Amino acid sequence: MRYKASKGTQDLLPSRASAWLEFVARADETFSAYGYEPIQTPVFESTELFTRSVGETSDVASKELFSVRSMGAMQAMREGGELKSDQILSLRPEGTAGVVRAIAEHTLVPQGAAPAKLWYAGPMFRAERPQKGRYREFRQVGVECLGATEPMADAEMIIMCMRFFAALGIPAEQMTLLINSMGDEACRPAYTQAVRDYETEHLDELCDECKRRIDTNPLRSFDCKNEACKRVMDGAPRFSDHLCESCLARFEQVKSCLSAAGISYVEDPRLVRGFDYYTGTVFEVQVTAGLGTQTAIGGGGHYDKLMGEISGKDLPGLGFAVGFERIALVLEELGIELAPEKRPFVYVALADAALAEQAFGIVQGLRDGGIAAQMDMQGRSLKSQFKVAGKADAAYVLVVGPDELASGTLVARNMRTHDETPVALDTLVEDMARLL
RNA sequence: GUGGGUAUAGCGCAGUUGGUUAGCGCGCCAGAUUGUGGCUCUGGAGGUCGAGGGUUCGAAUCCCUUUACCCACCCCA
Repeated sequence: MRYKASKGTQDLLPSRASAWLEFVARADETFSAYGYEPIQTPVFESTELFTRSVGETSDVASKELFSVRSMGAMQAMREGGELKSDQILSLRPEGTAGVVRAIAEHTLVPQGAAPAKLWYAGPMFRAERPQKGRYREFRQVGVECLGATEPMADAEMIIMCMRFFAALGIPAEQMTLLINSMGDEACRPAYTQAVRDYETEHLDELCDECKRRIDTNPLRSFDCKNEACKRVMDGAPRFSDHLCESCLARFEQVKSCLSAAGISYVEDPRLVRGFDYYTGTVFEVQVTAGLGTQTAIGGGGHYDKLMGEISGKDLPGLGFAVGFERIALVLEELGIELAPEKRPFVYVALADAALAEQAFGIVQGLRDGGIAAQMDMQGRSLKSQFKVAGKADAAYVLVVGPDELASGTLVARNMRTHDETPVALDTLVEDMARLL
């Protein structure tokens, strides 16, 4: 094979591609009930937009971005020129930055206006080593709500996320909803320092990775899978004990809203998200089945400072994203199919290859009448045409032969029941529409 | 970036004291049924044994190199 899909990318073959369409359709159905509208932002944007929003020290920004250069820019660079910042582009590693940028650019939340509620779907790119449930190109649907400050909005977002999983057919008992509060500007710095101090005390018990990021991002150690680190971090200061009054009150209200809605959750003080922009409520939904060592199928949270970072004007936001490939793995493991309803179609079979042109006309007529139709053009035997029709799951086969054309009446064979119904050529479209 | 595993027909796999025409299941094509599918039976097509080099009279099998994929670390959806 000369050419193959690049590392960590995959072709969505018909059944998977159909599942993706259905995934998006159910997202639309679920989110529109909450007042969300679709948005599509570019797949590549200024690299700086991503690094600033996700955090320059985060893994995603520091080593997992796919950079994009036009050939012209490459040429100019080879000749010793410097790239302008608008020529330094990257494929998006996540969806939030682009949506927030678009909201700012188009002033979708004018002063005093109601929140912007948007959802998106599409591919994201991260230059990681692929493994089960982790790909270099992967697809997400996500939502962003900008301009909402009330804790109730956090709760609503989490509830909507869980509704989406339900709409996909994932049983509630297969999922665990983890929630936590990351604090805000008022309480996070002090807490981060407290954790850093604690880790410094236990420095020799931590893995190299945790030691390395003790200055840049001590909270990440809560997510470390190393057993020794887990033991150490079990004894680390809890954010719940360090939250400022407003964060604490906010978090309490989110929890009581969730309880009132009958959503069960686990409060996990060790839950930290990978992107730096989160403040306040964060959440993640995990499953046990089908994902290898990956467990998260969706996650998100509240972010107070991202809009300010991007546009210079603060506007609190919240959002989450759900990974399509991981959902597909989970559904496969659970034996649940995600597929759009199949459109029934008519297969026109030729008893005699010489009648191909007449059959061609009949097929076109059916399609013009709104009926899906197919025919063989390879000169297969009638028997073989039936085989193909059966395999493709045709609802009806219409046999076109000399006798039928002479009498003006075709026979429509129902491929499920084997019933055969005579249908007049004159009223073919109406009759077939009735049968289907 | 680091480790481990795998690579034989379209797909899933078997194939060691190295032995000559490389097998099985599914799928595909044809026929039995000369104008009717899904079952059955019969026949058929399809392979640079990932690639390159080496050892040998002889290599899918042994050795070296290399590539790709998978899984895990890291990180995240």
